[in-house]
This record gives sequence, C-alpha cells and structure tokens, in this order.
Amino acid sequence: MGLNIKKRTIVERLTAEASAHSGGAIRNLADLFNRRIESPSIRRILLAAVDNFSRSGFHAASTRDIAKQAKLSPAAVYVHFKSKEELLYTVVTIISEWVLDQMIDAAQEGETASERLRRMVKVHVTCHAAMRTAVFVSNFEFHSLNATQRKKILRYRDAIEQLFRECLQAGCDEGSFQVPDIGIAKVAIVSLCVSVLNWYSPRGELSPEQVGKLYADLVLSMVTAKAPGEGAEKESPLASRMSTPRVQIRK
Amino acid sequence: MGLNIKKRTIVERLTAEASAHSGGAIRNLADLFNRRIESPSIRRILLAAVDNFSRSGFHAASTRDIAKQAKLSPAAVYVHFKSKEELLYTVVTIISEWVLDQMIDAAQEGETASERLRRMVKVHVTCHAAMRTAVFVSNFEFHSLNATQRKKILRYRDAIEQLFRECLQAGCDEGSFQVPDIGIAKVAIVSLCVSVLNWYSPRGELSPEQVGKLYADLVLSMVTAKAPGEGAEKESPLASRMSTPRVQIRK
DNA sequence: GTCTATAGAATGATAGAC
DNA sequence: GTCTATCATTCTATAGAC
Repeated sequence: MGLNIKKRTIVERLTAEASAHSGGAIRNLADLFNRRIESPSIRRILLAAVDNFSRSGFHAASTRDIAKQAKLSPAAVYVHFKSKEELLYTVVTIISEWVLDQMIDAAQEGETASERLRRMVKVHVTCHAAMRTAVFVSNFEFHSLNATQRKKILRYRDAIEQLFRECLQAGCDEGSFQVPDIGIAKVAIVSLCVSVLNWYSPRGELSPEQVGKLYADLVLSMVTAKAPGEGAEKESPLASRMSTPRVQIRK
Repeated sequence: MGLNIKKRTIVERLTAEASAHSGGAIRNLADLFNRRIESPSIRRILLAAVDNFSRSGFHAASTRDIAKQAKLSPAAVYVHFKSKEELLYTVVTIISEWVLDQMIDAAQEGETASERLRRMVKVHVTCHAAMRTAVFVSNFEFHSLNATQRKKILRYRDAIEQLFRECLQAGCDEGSFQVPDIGIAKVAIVSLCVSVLNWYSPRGELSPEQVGKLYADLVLSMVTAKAPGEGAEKESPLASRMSTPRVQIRK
C-alpha cells in the first residue's frame, strides 16, 4: 500500500487493497473485511459499526459505543475515519461491491434465460440471507448518506437492476417469459430478493441457499409464460411509462 | 369524548373518537387524521411528524422542527404527547389500523380464492402507494418503538398475514394455487406489496390502483397452478419448518 | 495510533407565566 | 393550550500528550 497520504479515505484505498489477499471463499462479514482491509483496528471498528447501526440505526448509534465495542477510545475512530458518515459509507461501499460481484458472476452462468434468472435470484437471495446484518445496514441506512455518496452507491444498485432487466428481456424475446411490464417485473423481483432481510434468521431451519432456491422457484413461476388461455386476463397495459423505480431518497 | 382524564394518551382516546366523524372516502393522510383526531393542533403536529420522520428518520428528526412546522412552540408538543416516541406510536397505530381495516374488507369480497387474492393484493398495494409517506414511516421506523408498542403493532401485521395465509390455504385446497410452501409464499407476497413503498411516486404515470392491478397480476401468476408438466422442477421441499417470518426487531 | 480531556452544538423534555 | 426560557444530557469531533 506504499504511500499513505493522509487525505485518502478508506474507501479510496479499498481498490488498491482489493487483490491483496486472494483465495478462499467469503463466508461471513469478518472474512470480507479481512480480504479488503489491512488494519485490524479498522476492521474492528467496521464490525462494531455494522453491529451498532443494525441494532439502533445510524442516527441512534453513537461513535462512543462503536469505539468501545472495537476496544478503542472514542477519539481513535477519528484517526481512521473523518466522520461517522464516512464510517457508514465505507460499510455500504464494501457490501455493495461484494453483492454486485456475486451478481455479475451469477448472470454469466446458464444457457437459457430461465436458468440465468433462477441462478441470479438464488445468488441475490443467498447474499442477502448470508450477510443479513451488513446488507440490512447497507440497504436501510442508505438514506443517511449524503447526496454524493448516495449517487455513487446507486451505481451498484443500477448495475444489478440492469442485469435483471437484460435477463428478463432475453426471456421475453425467447418467449419463455411473459410479464405485463419488464420494468415492473424487474423492480418486483429485486424487491422480493431484498425482502428476505426483513425475516431471515440464521437460527431458523433454512440455510441461505435453501431460501434462495425457494425464492427462485417463486420468481420463475411468476414470469414463466403460461399455456395459451391459462394466463390471467390482461390487456398488456401501460407499457413502461412509470417513473423510474428507485429507492426513495431522503433529505 | 366527555371526560378528558389527563393520563389517557392520544392512542387510547382514538377508539372513542373513531366513529365520531363518518362518511366520505379517505383519500389522503389529512382526511384520515380529520376522521380520527378532534384537535386541529394535534392534527398539525401529526402531519408534521410524518413529514419529518419520513425525510430524516425518527432519530434524526427533531421535536423542534416538528413543532415549528405545526406552527407551535417546541413546548406545545409536550402538552399533547408525553414523548417523541409517543408521537411515532400514534402515527403508526392510526396507519396500521387503517390498512388492516382496508384488508379485512378486501378479504371478504370475491367468490374464489383467486378473486380474493387478487383483490387483497390490489388493495394492499393501493394502500401503500396512496399513503406512501405515512405507511413508509409506519413500516421503516417501527423499530424505534419500544418493546410494548412494537408488540401491539405486530398484532395488526399478524392479522394481515393471517388473512393472506387463509386465502392461500383455501386456494391450495381448491387446487387453483400451487406453491412450494405457504409460509414462504405468504411472506413473499406481503413483502412484494410493501416494497412499492421504495419506489412509488405520486408524480409518476401510474395511479395507486394501476400499480395494485399490475402487482395483483404478478402475484396471481406466481401462485397459480401450472398445467401438469409445466411447473418448475420441485420436490415439495422443507414444509414450513422455517423460523416464523417476522419483521426484524431491533434493540 | 492510541490515549485523556473537553470543546461546541443540538436535543428531548420541563417550569412557570399567561 | 400556548408561550418563553432553560435545564440536563448526549453526541460528534478536536486538542494535545505520549
């Protein structure tokens, strides 16, 4: 990592460190941070931040508690992060990059659109279930980022939505999918995957992969073309004139 | 309303006032508060609270700003609400009651399970789109309530989930629905309806009712039984051994 | 890089006059 | 019921020693 100019933020250094440690599957958040962050102190701070943000929400969580949990003084956090906001931004960036990476891989496997969609839904759901706490923070504290940060994070989300859109379009062109509106279907599918954040528990009976498979079945039956006369009554309505679906942005 | 004993909270008085003003469809939040709340000051406070909570989140919103927006002094809020938390609880209660009322009506119409499910999804989505801001607060600031309050609000959510479960069960018994797991399907459907909170905009091209209809189509095709040989490969997995799906509870 | 100590600002809630 | 004034607390972030 050579030069450590003070002005570079953690996030800016992430890319440089990304390939530093390689090999070995990422099974949990500690693995992911080990791979992306050199300093053990910073890793402890980030783990504590995820925990506190997820339990109390960004604004209710205090930097004091985060520092304490990371076994540091309150001031030590500010040696590594210039603000609490940057702490959140670092977490959200690492998580968003990781999910997108998984999805890019998933979108490449599979011959037919059905196989690809099944794989994509399974991977997306599995990511959300397996790293529930961190992805939860990344999704539901998104609005506490500033406008510049939000814009950068939206690029990751848009990329994932685009992967789903292309897959749906391909399936519709092939004739294997049939949906009232591709934009609506895309948003519905992504929402459905993300919604496991609201109920999944690692202490339940289902593994992340099992939930992924169940959701993939649901999504596939949602978009799979029915035999003629079997489908719901529809007049192919409204095309995609809706406002571009996007996560609500506060402030 | 008669006696106005000091110790009764706004929420406790709501039931008494519920039938006070009758008739006329509820088209927006102001309508709903007009119907449920006598005092104009309290209505202004609640409207301001919804606005501030939705834009900044419960913890980041200040009682000063809420009071100012309601054209009152900071202290005046505490004449009507004993804490900021009670302000949130009042909002969430009124919204939750309203959504449940709509859903109870919806679940009674329709001869077949398919008709009922279509109607329920349409109404649920329409409620969420039409009152987006307030329902958004009710859903996503839920975790800022205390344990007692959360327990009371969960009764509303459970009741709605139960309506969906019964409808799905009936459809599966009839043979018109086919789902891998009723518990999973129920959670998925509710999540899907709720997820319009994340993208719906009243400035878009679609009315709440139109979105409701589109989502109803998606859900119906998700659960509708396929002609033999048409369905996804499945081995009817795992039954309902999963942890009871429930919104994540913080703290 | 880590600490102790604290500045500086904002917040939830209350006291008491009218 | 509404106001002005203010208390008491908490929090983010910084200063400066080691």
